[in-house]
Amino acid sequence: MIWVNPDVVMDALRRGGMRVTPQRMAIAEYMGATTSHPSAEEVHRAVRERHPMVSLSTVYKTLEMLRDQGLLSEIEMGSGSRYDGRNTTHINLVCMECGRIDDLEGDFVGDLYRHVAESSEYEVGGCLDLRGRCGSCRQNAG
Amino acid sequence: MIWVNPDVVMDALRRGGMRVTPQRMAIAEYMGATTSHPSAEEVHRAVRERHPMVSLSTVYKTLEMLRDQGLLSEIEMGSGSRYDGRNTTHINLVCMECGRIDDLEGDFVGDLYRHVAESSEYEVGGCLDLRGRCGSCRQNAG
DNA sequence: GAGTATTTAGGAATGATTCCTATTTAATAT
DNA sequence: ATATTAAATAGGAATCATTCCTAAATACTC
Repeated sequence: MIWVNPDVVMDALRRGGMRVTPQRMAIAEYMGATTSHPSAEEVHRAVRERHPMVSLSTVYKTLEMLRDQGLLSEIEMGSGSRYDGRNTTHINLVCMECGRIDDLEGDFVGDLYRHVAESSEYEVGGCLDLRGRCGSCRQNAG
Repeated sequence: MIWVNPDVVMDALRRGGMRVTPQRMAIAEYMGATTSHPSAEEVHRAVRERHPMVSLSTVYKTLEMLRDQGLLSEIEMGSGSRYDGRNTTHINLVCMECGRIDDLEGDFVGDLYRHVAESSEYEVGGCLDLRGRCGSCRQNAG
């Protein structure tokens, strides 16, 4: 599995004429290290443990910038966006009940992308979200 | 293509011990007639033309209720939710640039659902969203 | 090391959605 | 039909994630 890589982020910043700041690198490092799908607030909390000076608005802007660079993807949920540092083609299974998100890889994702490219004018860019109910919510509620 | 059907909505309401109100039926009828993916605000505007008494909060609550009954689905976007009256398995192609949403049907959607059922513990319930860039945005921006 | 354009921190503003509650009304029984 | 009553509605206030604003800080260039 491939995740956001701080070196790649640094390259992308330099190539785009943007500045490499400690805040940006701290956020990129965190997103490269976590396997969860944190909200901006959660990224802020985590990054602050080591870099207490980072503000929430910087977190938002940095995550937006990384998304625009194609280095991570944003999963939009009613309760707020979640961010995904994973870089491979995969499905985000989103539990409508508890908000949990699981990744699912497989050849069929690539197949689906190919079908979309053939049968529509869309260029696939963002992530693929499928809403449902996770295993534990199914057990708890029947 | 099958869309939200007012008769089905009426049945679902009665079966669930809920009341059949003009507001609910007006909203259900509109969602059954439109092929677009309107926001709550747009539903409100449209429904008001014929039923001026309907409030925005009622629109929100009714759409939520219809979604919980599985009669329509909610597409969550950063700029607010959009509602989809379509009732078949399909992909929502969401343009990240202009917000346009197109439906795409095909056997591969069913294949994907089957793969998810086999390789995860999730029960597929909501809709399948794929973000990308639509044809006209591709042309305009290169 | 100085100059400069970019970035940041912090808080205010925004806007979609939810919450609140007095009033209205759909369904039921009389 | 009418009375009864629990559910639903209208309208506006409250909430909360996100964006916007601006003075101060700072990464890069020379």
